[in-house]
Amino acid sequence: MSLAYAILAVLADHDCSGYDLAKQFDGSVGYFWAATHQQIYRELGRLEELGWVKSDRIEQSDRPNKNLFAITALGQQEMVKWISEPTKPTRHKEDLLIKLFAGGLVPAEQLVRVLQRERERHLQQLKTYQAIEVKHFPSPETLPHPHRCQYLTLRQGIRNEQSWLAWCDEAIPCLEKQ
Amino acid sequence: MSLAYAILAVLADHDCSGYDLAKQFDGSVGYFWAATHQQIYRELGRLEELGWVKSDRIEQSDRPNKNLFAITALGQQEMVKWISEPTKPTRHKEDLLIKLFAGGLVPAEQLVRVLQRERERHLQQLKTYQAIEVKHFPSPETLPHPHRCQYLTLRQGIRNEQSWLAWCDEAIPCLEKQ
DNA sequence: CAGAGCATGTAAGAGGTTACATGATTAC
DNA sequence: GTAATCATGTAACCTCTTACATGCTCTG
Repeated sequence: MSLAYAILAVLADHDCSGYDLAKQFDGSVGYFWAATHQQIYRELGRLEELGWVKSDRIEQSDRPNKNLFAITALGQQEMVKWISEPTKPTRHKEDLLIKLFAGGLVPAEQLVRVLQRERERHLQQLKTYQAIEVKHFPSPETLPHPHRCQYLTLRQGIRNEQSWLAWCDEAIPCLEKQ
Repeated sequence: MSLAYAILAVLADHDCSGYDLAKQFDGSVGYFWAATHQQIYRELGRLEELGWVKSDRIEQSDRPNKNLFAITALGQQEMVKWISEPTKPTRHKEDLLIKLFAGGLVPAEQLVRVLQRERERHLQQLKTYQAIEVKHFPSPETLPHPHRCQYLTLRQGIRNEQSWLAWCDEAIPCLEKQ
């Protein structure tokens, strides 16, 4: 169900084709809700049936035609309703922690290598986020409400990556000095 | 596929019935890999077919009989192999961040209430983790390798909750002073 | 003229959720 | 005697992933 709201959240910001949405889910929203284009097209069909979004066929001469989707008044209403409903606790899924949990099966050095790879990934992701912060949110104090909200989602991403890095820097020495 | 490895990770630590596993997935491993008992029973069936686990029927007079599952040598081998394979990046799914992303649709005060509820949840989860830390890992320096690994998964959980709390404490005032 | 990007889709299969079902024992 | 715990399962349904498919335009 949440995918529907993730799509609405993007459309609340600006109209999109399915293709545009898929790209957004490959960055920005995709950082906290992943979806493939197949999921998106299916969900858009459902949302249109429900009347939460509507589409307009845009004829293009230079490119393939496209369906431009927009959120409807009903869709906005449903989004607002959902925001106030209790938020479902996230069910975390971290392959890395499964590996660590079973880490007793392999030598510490091997785990250290696994963690170093992970550390590198989080470092790159942090850099990506920080580049977005510098480029798109140079003065957060002056942001209007809607953009301030989006800025805060980015801040969460940044803090999350920093937290992973700090943990890696605790875990790697801990495994090394055995 | 990862569910299989999550089950193996638990069985690598100690033999379990399906029921025991389901309870573990309701705490400990469940903190980073959620699964219901139905998923677990189905997966155990598959794993037994593959020969990665084996089961023994335990007849009990006071309670229902149970199947006690144990990891096989092949299962251990597969687990070790998987640990060294590249770790799939986690696809995050955070309902809360969808809500914030679309936060422009509702007044800031309403979002603040949503965040305060979330903050409370993370605070409770942190307390749960810290209680486990105090009770089960009073002196982490002296832990043998396998338990040290499990301890580090707990440390990740703690840091993650702390990071969410710190973010809430940034986001709430940011929304309030508009 | 090859490859990347635009734009949309089908189909099959794996993974996950929810509801229903059974039946015994133990604790209050 | 009512609820919780132990213990295992079926069935239906929804969601997600992966692979395959088409065809056009623009860029180098």
